[in-house]
Amino acid sequence: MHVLTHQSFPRAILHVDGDAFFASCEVAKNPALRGKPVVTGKERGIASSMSYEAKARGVTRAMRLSDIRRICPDVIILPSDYETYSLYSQRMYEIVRRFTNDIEEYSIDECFADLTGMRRPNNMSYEEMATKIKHDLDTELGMTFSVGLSVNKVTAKVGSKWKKPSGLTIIPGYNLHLYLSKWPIGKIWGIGPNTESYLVKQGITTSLDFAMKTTEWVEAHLSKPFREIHAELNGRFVYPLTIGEKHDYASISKTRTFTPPSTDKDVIFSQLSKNIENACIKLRRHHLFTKRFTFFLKTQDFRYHALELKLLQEVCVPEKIISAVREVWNTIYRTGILYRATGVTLMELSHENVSTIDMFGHSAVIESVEKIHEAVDRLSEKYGKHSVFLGSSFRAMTDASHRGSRGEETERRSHLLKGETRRKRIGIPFLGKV
DNA sequence: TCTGGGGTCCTAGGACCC
DNA sequence: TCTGGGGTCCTAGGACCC
Repeated sequence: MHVLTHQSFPRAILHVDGDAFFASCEVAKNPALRGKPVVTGKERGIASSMSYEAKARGVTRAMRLSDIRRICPDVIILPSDYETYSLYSQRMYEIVRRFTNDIEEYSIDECFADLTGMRRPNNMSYEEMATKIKHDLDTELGMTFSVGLSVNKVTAKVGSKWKKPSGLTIIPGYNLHLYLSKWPIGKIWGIGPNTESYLVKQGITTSLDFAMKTTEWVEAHLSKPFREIHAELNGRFVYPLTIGEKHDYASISKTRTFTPPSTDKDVIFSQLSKNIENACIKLRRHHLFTKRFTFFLKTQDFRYHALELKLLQEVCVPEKIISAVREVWNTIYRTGILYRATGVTLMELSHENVSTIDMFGHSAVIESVEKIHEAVDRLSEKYGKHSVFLGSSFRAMTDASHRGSRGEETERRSHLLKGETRRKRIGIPFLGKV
């Protein structure tokens, strides 16, 4: 007996991808930049996005800014401006939403849309819709987009990547094999370097090679995500769209690399403390609580030493987390080892503080600590981010040689400290046990 | 790709229970 | 006391994405 778990007629799934999105937003914001090599990521010291003019000059992702200036002296390097990028992102979603409400806001520069069933309401063919969406995006936002239209998310992504920049590729189910035969398996969404090299060893080099394998073979050799990709490459609709705004997090993490790497226990601890503080700020911004977390120290040779801990109670402030880390610190930290980064991930996030009041009044203590942090969040809004921080993060906030790398922000800050908009720096003494 | 930061999902294997 | 079988929960870690 067959059970229909999804519509059996072909879907019309659209994938929209902004070309060199961050750099393009900068150009849209400042038309004087048009036609010039533009790179974003100044604050990180490496390129995070580059215009096609910059790409043509040999600039690649994650390239160091010093190298970029050498190969492209007239480059314009800008700091990331996520507020602006988010605004353009919202406008992108809104334009696509004119044609259907079934939109997945996949990332800041990408979205999926399910156009199935929208031909009559829009009085257009799917091809006309895709063409009109691309046209409206390009003209209204002042940058180009690459668009793919096919029968599911995986193949729609092949379409949007097929011709970049400013491509529009329609891959109907009956033509799928023509595209897949020319598409290396490693370029398929969800096939990473590991799986790619495994498949190539099995003699599978094109996406069509993989699609042609039997379900039995895939079941026997690969895990669930790859079985799903295999089904989509055969034209089936497996991955549903996640409709609506992305609000709820499964986890929140903060990681920071510091330069130079250090063996100093206090330096490393305060780096971690700062990450925990920042993660909790984000937690509170989303009105969330955490009950479990992992933290790690990353060594200079890129090894991770991690530990997962459970809290007795949901919290939205860093003190309990930091004191829990302090208790187990010696099982993780080794003297004499060079560390380059620390990080924390908060998990088991919930919207309310569901824990019951315990007999020892700990909840009352936590509530008063939360009140302090509420006030701190307000101060931060008023005087700027990170103007107030925990005593345990002090080294990380003040020790210039260990601040999150790159001299440029340090420079900017020192100007601020001298100038009129002087920021108040208030250390809160560590509230847990020392 | 000599390596930045923020996420999600899946699996294997151990602990524990009946 | 040993043995067999089966289920669930948890955790570490892998793999992948933008």
